[in-house]
This record gives sequence, C-alpha cells and structure tokens, in this order.
Amino acid sequence: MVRAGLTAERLARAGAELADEVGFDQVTVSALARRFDVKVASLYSHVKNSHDLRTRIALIALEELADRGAAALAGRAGKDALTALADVYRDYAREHPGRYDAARYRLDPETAAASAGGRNAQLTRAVLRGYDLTEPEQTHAVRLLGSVFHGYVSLEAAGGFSHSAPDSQASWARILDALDALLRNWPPAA
Amino acid sequence: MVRAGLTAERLARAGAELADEVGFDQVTVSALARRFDVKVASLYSHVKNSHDLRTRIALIALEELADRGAAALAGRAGKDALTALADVYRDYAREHPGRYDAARYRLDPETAAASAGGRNAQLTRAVLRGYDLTEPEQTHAVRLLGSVFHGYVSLEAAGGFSHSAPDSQASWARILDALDALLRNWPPAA
DNA sequence: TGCATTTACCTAAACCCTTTAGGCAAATGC
DNA sequence: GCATTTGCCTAAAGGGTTTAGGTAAATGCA
Repeated sequence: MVRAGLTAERLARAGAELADEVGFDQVTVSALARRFDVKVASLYSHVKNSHDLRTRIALIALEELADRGAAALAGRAGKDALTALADVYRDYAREHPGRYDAARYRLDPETAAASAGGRNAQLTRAVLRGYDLTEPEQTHAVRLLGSVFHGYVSLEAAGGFSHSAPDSQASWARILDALDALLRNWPPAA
Repeated sequence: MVRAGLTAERLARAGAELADEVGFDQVTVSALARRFDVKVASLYSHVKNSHDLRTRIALIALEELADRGAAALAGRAGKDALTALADVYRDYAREHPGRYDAARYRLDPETAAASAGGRNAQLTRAVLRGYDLTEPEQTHAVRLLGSVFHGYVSLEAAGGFSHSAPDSQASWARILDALDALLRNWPPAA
C-alpha cells in the first residue's frame, strides 16, 4: 500500500485548483479525498476539518494576490499604478474564480492578522501615494478603491455585465479613468 | 393530525427570516422543516429542491430592495437621491444580512429576467438623471455605482472596516460626497 | 349529507458529506 | 534491527438532500 504523500500544503494547493474548477463552496473534504484516491478520513490527519481546509485555501489566495499586486506596482505610480493594481484583482478573479472567492472567506481574527490581507491593504495605500491625500481622507479613498475593485469584479463574475452593451472591458477602463480623475480632484471635507 | 398550512410563499418567507438569523448558506430544507415542525420530505411538495427554495428567497430580497429603493427615490434628485439609494442598500444589508446575501444568489437567466433585478438597475439609472451623462457614459456610471454600493456593503458586512479608524459611517459619507463630485465632473472620454 | 377526488403530510430508503475512534503497516531514527 | 512515529485504513454516527409510495384531511359535487 503505497502512501499518497499528503500534507496540509498539498491538500490546500489541490483544494485551490478544485475551487477554480468547481467553485469554492463545492470544495469538500470528500471531493479532495477522491482527487487523491484516498479515504476521506485520511485527510483529517492533515487538516482539522472542512473550515480549516477552506481557511488554508483562502490564505493561499491572499498570498498570491498580494504577490501579484506587489509585482504589478513595482516601478509604477499614479494612474499607471492604479490601473495595474486594479487589473491584478480583476485578472486574478477571472483566471482563478474559486481562489478569488476563497480570498473573501471569513477568517478568524488571529488568522486574518497573520495573513497576507494586510499586505493587500498596503498595496492600495501605495497606489494612493501617487495622489495628494492625507489622513483620514486617504483611508476613505482606500475603502472606496477596495469597494470598487471587489464590487466590480464580483458583479462581473456573477454575470451582471455580460449580455449588455457596452462591454465590460470598456466600462472597466472608463471607471478607472473616473477614479483617477476623482483621486486627483478629491473633494474637500465639508 | 392538524395540517401545518405550508405553501411555497410561506416557506420562502420563513426561509428569508431564517437566513437573517443564521446566514443564507445555513438555510436548509431540513432547518425549515424543523421550524414548521414538519417532516423534511413534506417540503418537497411545495418547493422543488434546495435551489428552488433559495431562489424564492432571492426573489423576495430583490423585490424588497426594489420597493425600498423606489420609495426612497420618490421626490428626490441629485445628491439627495444618490445618498438615499445608497443608504437603502446599506441599511437593508445591515438589517437583513441573510436576505442581502440571497439577493446575490445566482439565478438562471429566465428567472433573473422575471425578477425585480431589472427594477433595481432602473433605480440607479434614475439617480443618474440628476447628473449630466449620456450613453454610453451613463452605463459606465451605473456599473460604477453598483460596484461601490455592493462592494462597500459586502466588505463592511465581512468586518473589513470595523476595528479601525475612521469609523465606517464616516467613510460612507465621504465616499458618497466623492461619488457626487465625480458624477458632476465626469471626465471626458479620451 | 355522502362519496370521490385532490391535497397535505407521512414513512422509508438511498446517497452524499463530515467527523471521531481505533487499528495496522510503512517509514524513520537510533 | 528494532522501537517509535507517521500515514492511511475501516467502522460508525450524525446530518442534509431527494425520491417513491402511502394515508388522512380537506374539498367539491351530486
């Protein structure tokens, strides 16, 4: 009886692939066991439970997003940086829909603190260095950008913008134009 | 043996309440049967399956959102209308988190076409009548507003803005200020 | 009012996913 | 080469989904 060579990391990685293929909420311990041609109970020596498995997939996704974001921002500033980071999120969601969903999986506070979530937030802050905002307006802008990126990408993934003109790519480009203009002319606080 | 008086509508309504209490993805046919003190199989005379039940809850949520939105927009224009509609979504999500999730449940195309989804889209278009945008820029703006509303509300629900200053309410107000300014000064297409 | 039909809920059963307990065999370490 | 650790196994309990087929309550019609 040859061993399958399971580890928590291999399971999480395979789980991430499975998520992209069948959807994050279809990632089950059972499906993963089938994929490794192993009995279900065997996985429980490596991951605590289903939640633990999903959490590990979420951590992979956050890590990958932050890595891609950091690479995209290197050497860019202003609108160039804004577009690059925005495209990182959108492209990632399109290439890896399951992982993208995973990145939004609710983590317990300590796990979240140890995750790449913070790095992702810093990336948006880095983009804003190219614009002239000081606290607390910068934080408001961070939240706005996060909302637009996540909102657009998830509405697009849900099919919200298909089957109607203009095409989604055109809206995305114009929305980034608009956000750039807004950040350059951020309205003064009342 | 007194009958429980089940109908698809009563089940969907109870399902919506259950969703707000325990989360949309915890809404199961079994849990609903327990709530009506009835055997699980009995529900299958009224709803086709679990997906059908969730779909009905989604339709209720879309309907309620559109009703609230229409009421909020009556007699308002410009920034006043923008704020009113935005608050409808945010308040609904906070009052009815389960239903709000349900409103994002993936519907099959025919069901979606017959839903209040279209009415919701028209509400955003109505807000934009207070600004000076023509097609296709208006559609881009509709998509931007949809993204911000949905993105902000879902990040807020996920706890993204709690435990850090400034508080979420302040960001929401400033973001609406910013969107209003942006719509009044929409950048010209290249 | 009495009977036939329809409707509402039931039991039973199959199937899948999760999770724990306890066992044996393979790999590892000295 | 043997003891220990590790990896995967079988077994079993518990819960959700769904279908098939049955019985009793409600309804409709003479």
